[in-house]
Amino acid sequence: MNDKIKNMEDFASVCGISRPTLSKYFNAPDSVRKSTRFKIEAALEKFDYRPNIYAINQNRRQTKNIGLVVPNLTDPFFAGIARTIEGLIIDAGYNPLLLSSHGGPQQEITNLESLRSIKPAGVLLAPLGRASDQRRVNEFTREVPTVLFDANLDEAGEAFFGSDNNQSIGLIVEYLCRTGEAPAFFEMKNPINPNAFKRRTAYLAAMEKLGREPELIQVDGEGWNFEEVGFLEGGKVISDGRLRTNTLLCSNDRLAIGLLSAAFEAGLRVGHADGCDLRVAGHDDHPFSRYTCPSLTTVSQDYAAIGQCSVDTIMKIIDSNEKSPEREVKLFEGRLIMRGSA
Amino acid sequence: MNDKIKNMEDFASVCGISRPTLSKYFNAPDSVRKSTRFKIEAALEKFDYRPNIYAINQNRRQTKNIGLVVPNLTDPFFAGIARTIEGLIIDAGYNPLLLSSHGGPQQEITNLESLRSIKPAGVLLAPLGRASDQRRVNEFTREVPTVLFDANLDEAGEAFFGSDNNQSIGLIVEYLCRTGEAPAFFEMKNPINPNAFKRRTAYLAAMEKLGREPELIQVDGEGWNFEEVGFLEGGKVISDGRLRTNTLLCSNDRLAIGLLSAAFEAGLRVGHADGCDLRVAGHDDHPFSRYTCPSLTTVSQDYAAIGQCSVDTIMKIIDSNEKSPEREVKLFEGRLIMRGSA
DNA sequence: TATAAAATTTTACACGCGTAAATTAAATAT
DNA sequence: ATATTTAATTTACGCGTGTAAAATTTTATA
Repeated sequence: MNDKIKNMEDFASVCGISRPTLSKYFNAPDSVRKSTRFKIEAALEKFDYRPNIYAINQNRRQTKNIGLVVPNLTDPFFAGIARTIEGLIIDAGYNPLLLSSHGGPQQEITNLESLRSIKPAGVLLAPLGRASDQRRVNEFTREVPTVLFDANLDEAGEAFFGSDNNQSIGLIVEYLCRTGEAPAFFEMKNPINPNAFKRRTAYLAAMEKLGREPELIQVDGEGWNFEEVGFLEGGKVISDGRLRTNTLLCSNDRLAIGLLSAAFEAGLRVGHADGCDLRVAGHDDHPFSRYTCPSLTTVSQDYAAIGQCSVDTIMKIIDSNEKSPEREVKLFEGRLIMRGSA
Repeated sequence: MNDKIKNMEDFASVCGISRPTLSKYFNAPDSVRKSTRFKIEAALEKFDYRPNIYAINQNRRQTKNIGLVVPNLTDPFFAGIARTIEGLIIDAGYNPLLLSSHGGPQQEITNLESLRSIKPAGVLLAPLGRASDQRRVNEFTREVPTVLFDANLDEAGEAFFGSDNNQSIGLIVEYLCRTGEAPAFFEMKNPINPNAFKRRTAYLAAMEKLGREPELIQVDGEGWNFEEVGFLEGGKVISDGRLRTNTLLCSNDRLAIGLLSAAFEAGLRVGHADGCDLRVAGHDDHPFSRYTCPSLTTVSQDYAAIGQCSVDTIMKIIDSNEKSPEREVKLFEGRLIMRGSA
């Protein structure tokens, strides 16, 4: 009673059963006879024994770990997604391991390497995109069952789930055109994320469909400091008088947040009300977009669905224990979020 | 050459040395003779062998894992801190495990339980504060070497490092009084975080010292949705005409961000320029405070120092392998960040 | 060069668990 | 009540590493 329980052997003896039976119990409580389960659970009340997770993982054919890699945890958008997906992984009976690539391809590979040594059952990866070391990411996905989300990479992983940028950009371009001047598209010249390219293309297509003249405002700027780029370059665009329309659609909300700040400093009134100088819209429904001045009109991504689908798929792959014959791709529709800025 | 290396045994034989020597090498490359190190590193080029981390951790007296628990990763402020500290942990040769409590005391305990089964060498914990299950947190810190940061809990852990709210609030109160009307203090009635209490007290003390009449504006609101509270309750305060001064000092930047949004919607001009209706200041130098409209005057916390000190201390405890005789507490000074809002 | 001391390597054992195969017990059918 | 089937348990072995103690090699000293 007062002697320390050091391992499953010890605990089995105070339970009055054999160690392997105990092992079965911990892996599936219902796989042992009810009477022995009661014995075990009674003993668990008295002694605080927990199986050694390292010994478990060393001997299991598969760990219960699922890697979750996002490009940048400092971005509350990804932090929110990560939290959602973490919950889904736990609900599925697995153990999520969250890693952020901090916007760097080297860190992204480091994360995958670090995951490899943890021997995860599967990985959910939101890659950096253009900046990713595609060769090494591909190499990884051939060794570990991986589902991509948010940003697609050519042929990497078993599946990809993301947003239908064509639909979502179409939605907001149509809205902007219907309610005022046609929008110019504000973006970085060399965007890091493949979604940015798709949104540009989607913008051009949507404008053409509506018979409007498209206008791309492509600014300099590197990396993931979108607010800073939006602020600095947006400020230049405004002060240089380069605007030929009073409506700007930004490639993402973070650019829009910076742009709004620049517009404010320039003394411009942003919004759709009478007397406003500029309309600004974004994309993503970033957590802060509700609190910008004015609040930001944008398109929300259906991340509940994207997360659920990603988790379901990796679980299916893990359970079936086989690579799916073909790479599944599914895009989810966005929803227009109308606020004050446009 | 083409036969698979399955374990350290196999790899030792292709190296031409014994397995335990190899084990020494992986734990400290310089602890083996130079000639054998070359043999090993030559073999590492040809074969891609990596020691099994689970077997390692099962047999080591101590793992190289350091737990890092923050109250809420969705808050970019904590996401930034976490990233900084992660880097420091890696530099120290350890493996950081980042967990977020998502603002919930239950999740906080779950995180600690989950860390316990990973047998970390030490833990860096930024607790929720008032909401924390103090008894269980204390229980944990008695079993695992723990250093608290950001928010203090009574007697929990080996040390605490945070900001000197007295100094930082004193700094900004003095600035606000010197440059305009004396500030009222905008905060939540029942703040979740102990820093909020300290800031309130610091505000009262600073005002008294300057011979000004303090005014607390304490609003309703629960949880971690500070922007929402600042927006909704700040909006009420403004529309109800409850303001007796044109200067508001918010307990933290996130409240200020919400308040700025409410002020904007109410048509108030915020700033220190002529013709402005309201001055607003915050505390923390939140990553977004630079891009609010107007940009937010605030106080930055010295998180480089707090992080470094926390990591250094947990390393010292781990190395000395003994609980320090007395609980160390160190507070770092904040720096005034002057921007447009006040 | 011989010898002592120090550094390195090897031997031998331990760690705490999963799991296939063999055994035993319980449930069902006759 | 007995035979048969099924479920639960136990036996026996393996997983891939760390580490103390013993053996060996290298380096330093005389």
